[in-house]
Amino acid sequence: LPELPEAETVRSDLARVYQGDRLARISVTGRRTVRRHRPELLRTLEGLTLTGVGRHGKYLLLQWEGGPVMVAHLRMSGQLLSAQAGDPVALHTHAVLRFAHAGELRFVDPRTFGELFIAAPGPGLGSGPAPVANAAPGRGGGGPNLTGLAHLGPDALSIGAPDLHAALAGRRAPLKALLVDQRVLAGVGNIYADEICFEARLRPHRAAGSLARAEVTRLAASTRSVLAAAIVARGSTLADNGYQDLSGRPGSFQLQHQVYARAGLPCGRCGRPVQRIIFGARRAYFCPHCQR
DNA sequence: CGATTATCCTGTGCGC
DNA sequence: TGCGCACAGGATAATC
Repeated sequence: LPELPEAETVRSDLARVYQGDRLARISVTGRRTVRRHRPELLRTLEGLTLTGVGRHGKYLLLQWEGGPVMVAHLRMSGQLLSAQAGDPVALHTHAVLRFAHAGELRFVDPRTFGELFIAAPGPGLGSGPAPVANAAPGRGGGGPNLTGLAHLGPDALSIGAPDLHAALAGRRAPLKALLVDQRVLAGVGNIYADEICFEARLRPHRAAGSLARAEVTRLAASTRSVLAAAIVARGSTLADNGYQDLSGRPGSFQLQHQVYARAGLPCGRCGRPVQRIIFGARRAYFCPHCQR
């Protein structure tokens, strides 16, 4: 579920509630949730204070006193929920972080695609600055200098036209396929790729390398503005309530969706029906009249 | 490189 | 009501 706007909403909630507090105890019960290393490794964070919460693309970066970073990715069905000790434990709760003062942070994930892991500084110069909330633009397109995240492209929220042009130039793949490729651009998934293409008035199946300069500039601007608007609305919560914020509340950006899951409904710009096409293994929604 | 398919899982909603 | 099936916001690997 969570794409960049949902991850960013959870990021700011986490910082507000837990930053500055000390981790008293962490327990991991899910077998698959911590799968990149021994689950016990997470216990080395016990006693440390949460100094900041960053994000790159859809990845959340919990930064602890002394440098360690715990990475969380919610994948399809993960949720990070605040709770008080003693509150009923939801089905599919795989990890619980108990803080000294702010209560518990619980990782709940029915499909178990999500994961938690501790990241070390990646190959390269190491010991660089701690990751910040949003990657700086124009930094050569890389992800954070952390193991497991180095393959990520630049964060979509601050993508600039030059970086986007570099990423799309010469590529014959469909535009949408590259927008959702985290190595190209980090943070965009199925919902926002369609909304961004609509806003930029570009067809999702256009060959990425065929975009004119002006179109790439428009696409970069649309990427930033759609994601920013979705963050203001605290993300998109679809019919199954799969996404909720830290407090269990839904987002509202789904009310502003222009094309996603709106096959046959009138395009808000021209009134003609939105079309759905099959696109690889997934669907894409677009307006054949407004998008070229 | 690009396209296609499969895989990891559970829950929901639909048609019959 | 109940059952079986398709499908779901993601990421990754394998194959052609």
